[in-house]
Amino acid sequence: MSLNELDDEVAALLGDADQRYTSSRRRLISALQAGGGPLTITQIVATDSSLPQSTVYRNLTILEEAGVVTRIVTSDDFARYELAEKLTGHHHHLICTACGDVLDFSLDVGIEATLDSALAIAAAAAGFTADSHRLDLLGTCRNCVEA
Amino acid sequence: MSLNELDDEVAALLGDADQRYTSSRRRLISALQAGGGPLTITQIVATDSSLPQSTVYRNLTILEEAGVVTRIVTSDDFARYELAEKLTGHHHHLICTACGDVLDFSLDVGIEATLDSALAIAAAAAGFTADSHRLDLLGTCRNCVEA
DNA sequence: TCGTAAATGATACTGATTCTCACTACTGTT
DNA sequence: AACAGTAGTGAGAATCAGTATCATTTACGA
Ligand SMILES: [Mn+2]
Ligand SMILES: [Mn+2]
Ligand SMILES: [Zn+2]
Ligand SMILES: [Zn+2]
Repeated sequence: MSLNELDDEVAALLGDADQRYTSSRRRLISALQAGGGPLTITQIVATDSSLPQSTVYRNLTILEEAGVVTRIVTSDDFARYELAEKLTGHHHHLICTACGDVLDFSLDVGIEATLDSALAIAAAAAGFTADSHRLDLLGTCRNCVEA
Repeated sequence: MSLNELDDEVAALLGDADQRYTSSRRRLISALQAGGGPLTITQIVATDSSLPQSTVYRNLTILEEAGVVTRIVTSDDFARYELAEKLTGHHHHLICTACGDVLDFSLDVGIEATLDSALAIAAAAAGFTADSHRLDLLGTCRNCVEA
């Protein structure tokens, strides 16, 4: 998705949620796009210091409700945000248990299909209505292995 | 794993970590065993009100370091704990986004094997050293669908 | 039994996140 | 262009799950 297409899609999603696409929100989207992976609030503010922390928190919540971003919870104390899969495509995360960093990766569509049908069976057996799956790999990133 | 075997295994793991298997810790293990799925601190204290909150927090941290329990992070504000996979076997979680409850489920070993090899390839491509994977299904539990 | 170290639990503290509210910016109307 | 009404902003206060403290109690080994 190009920058302009992304912008249009975000504008449409915010419109559907009766929210404006303000300049703070544009800067947030821009920071997330540039980050290339889930970012903490601290990382976002470091990327664009014109964004006050309270505005970042508030707008990320609004963007999440509008389906524009996704909140990622790992095991450290900081939430992370990334552009929603609707905008970037379905993918998964490599979570470094040493430094907390999160990297994206994707699986072959065949594997995803196999997985989805196995999950559908498991969900049905438990009377659970599944919306999505979340698959993370926990371990140590390249930087932390070298260090 | 029977209750006695569980007890022996927990004792061994705590011993390896130079920790005692005290009565508070026995009560915690018992509550987690009875819970049958990941429990919040509130749920644990509700199950066994003789356990003070500070003791629960401290001992869950110690039990986690000893490899006896696992801390589960979902999307709500409460951490959950369950017996480690070493004791219960590898499995996954159905996470209800309405009420926050977490249920266990397992996948066919064939699917797990397929998944593991796909994940190994993805990890290698990113220079990531993987320890384990975490696969959750997000959706609505039976109770919340009916309600 | 005694000395030492570990565990306990009531309480105070920390810090990421959320809330508040006076102020500013936007949008549509006359 | 001025105005009214509404949405967004941002500095600071409040919240609260989780952690640290420390005086007291308990357990282990000599
Ligand atoms: Mn997937
Ligand atoms: Mn489980
Ligand atoms: Zn790392
Ligand atoms: Zn539920």
